[in-house]
Amino acid sequence: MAIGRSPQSSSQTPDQGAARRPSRARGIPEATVARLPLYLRALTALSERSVPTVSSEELAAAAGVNSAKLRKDFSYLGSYGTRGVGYDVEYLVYQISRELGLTQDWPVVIVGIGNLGHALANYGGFASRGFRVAALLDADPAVVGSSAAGLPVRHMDELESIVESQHVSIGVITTPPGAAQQVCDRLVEAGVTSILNFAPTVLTVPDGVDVRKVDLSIELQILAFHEQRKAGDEPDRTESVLDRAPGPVRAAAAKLRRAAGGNGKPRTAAESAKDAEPAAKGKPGKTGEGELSAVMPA
Amino acid sequence: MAIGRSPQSSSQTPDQGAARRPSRARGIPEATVARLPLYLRALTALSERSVPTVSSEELAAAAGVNSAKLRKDFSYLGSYGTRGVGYDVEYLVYQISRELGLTQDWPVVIVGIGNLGHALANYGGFASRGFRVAALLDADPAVVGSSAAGLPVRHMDELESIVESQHVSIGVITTPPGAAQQVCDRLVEAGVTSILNFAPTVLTVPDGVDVRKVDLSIELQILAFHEQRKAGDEPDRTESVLDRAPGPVRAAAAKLRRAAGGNGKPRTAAESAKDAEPAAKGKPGKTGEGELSAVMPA
DNA sequence: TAGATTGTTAATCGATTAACAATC
DNA sequence: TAGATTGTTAATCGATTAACAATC
Repeated sequence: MAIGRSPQSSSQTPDQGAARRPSRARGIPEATVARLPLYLRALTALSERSVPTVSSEELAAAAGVNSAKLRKDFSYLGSYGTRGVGYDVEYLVYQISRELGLTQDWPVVIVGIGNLGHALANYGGFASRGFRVAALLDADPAVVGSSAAGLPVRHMDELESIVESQHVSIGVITTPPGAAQQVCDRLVEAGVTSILNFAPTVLTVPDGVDVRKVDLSIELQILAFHEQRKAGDEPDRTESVLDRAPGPVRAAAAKLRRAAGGNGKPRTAAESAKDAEPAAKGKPGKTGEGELSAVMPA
Repeated sequence: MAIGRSPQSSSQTPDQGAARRPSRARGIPEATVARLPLYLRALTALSERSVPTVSSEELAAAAGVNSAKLRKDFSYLGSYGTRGVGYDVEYLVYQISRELGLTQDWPVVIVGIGNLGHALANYGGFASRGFRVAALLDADPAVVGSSAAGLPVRHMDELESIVESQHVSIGVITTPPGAAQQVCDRLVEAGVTSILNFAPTVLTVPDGVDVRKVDLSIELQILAFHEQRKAGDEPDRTESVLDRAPGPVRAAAAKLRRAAGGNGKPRTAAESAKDAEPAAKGKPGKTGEGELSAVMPA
């Protein structure tokens, strides 16, 4: 399983895609970068209410973070506040926008125009943040030619020419999981260097390409974990004595399980559900495996 | 801005919702919990290929993480491997499923059936992970009564009775941002204690309620930040000398800007784009502010 | 036994936060 | 000047990772 290309970072939570590189560009920590959009949103709201200045305490409350953290975050950008007064809202909006690169236009392609692709194409927050949908792409001839959000859905074959002619550097993948890596490869080959992946697939990309991932299933599972703890703790703790048995016993048990072809345990909900699906068990590249976008519009 | 309820955690990246509490239930770090679904997905794929055992090195590669990290993560669950051999795939699938609470059924309500709500309703990964869509809800009479993914869209008025009768503890919010807090309040009031929020809104919830957030706009902005650094570093660095000027000078400049009602800077792409939108500037609760789901099906 | 691989240690790194001097 | 609030320090906490003893 040797790899010459680095797999994308990890989950939603600790660090993501870009963390592959020195982790900070010009000394700004990843954790801070990830919060800048939050601050920007809160500041934009204040700006629209024509609020001239805001204190770190107020802004932190609006963004849902600790005020010391906010001040520390801002200190990486420079000294943009005024002691005793607070921060100038408009000025800070501009500084953060500039830091995030939002003062320029970012053409984006969306690949895979199912329900999710449609939802993203219609996403109002795109344009208002400097992002522009350069093209919608799909491999399905039944989808190509239709339109979404006023844009025509074009065929995957046009990907390379679109990326080149429109200088697209950001791609959004909303395909079924089986197609994600292949689409990713084509995007990267065409020159895209940042990818937002909605398919539940670990993408492998060359150095220099950033991948961020959005995964509904993972988010729900994390919620379920905590939810489980709330209701009376240790709910259906049907832990076998073997689970905590000394090594040799467990090893022997595992060997037996392997030989028997089963695990001697009640099946998980996931396993049970699987039978109800049309997915061919034991087939790689199967369906029904957590695809947020597997359902294409009819 | 005093608050009696805690605002949700922060961005996608550092920590999320549940991190409000002791951060670990039964000693499992949040970062580990967030990776368990990744491992589970990789293991499920191996299971379907009937692979009996897997080493930490192989599994880590498949999940896109460091193998030492994976072994450390698993050590929090117990000693489920066999030295010199690796991990029994089926056994580990079961153990992680159980740890995540996926051996039980989780009824979920989705509120806000726009494009995104539709996409989620059709999400195949729901059922295969123990999650079940208990109901689709919307406030718009034009949407209520239609169906999505074979389920009828019901009116918000039914929320409370559905949550109670079906013991729903997880709610997904895919409404426009202006409705999110209100919907959240109703969900919590009805008894929901875990919320997955797709609206670009900071939700305030009582203690004991977990909120996780998925925000396309934030993800794109983080990508843009890194993208900006790739292309020749310091691209349109139109930094005014005032930006780094000593305190008194900046303070005076800020005061002037406030008095003049402008910031004396080129406008951000966000600001420019705003004019093209129908949003009423200066109005709180405005539209066009990053709503992933503001577009309801016609 | 010899090779393989886990589980754990310990060092390192990065992020968070309270506290407060600087200064508006 | 007095009150307010930033920007920074330093302590603490949590996460990552290489290395390796334990043990299959």
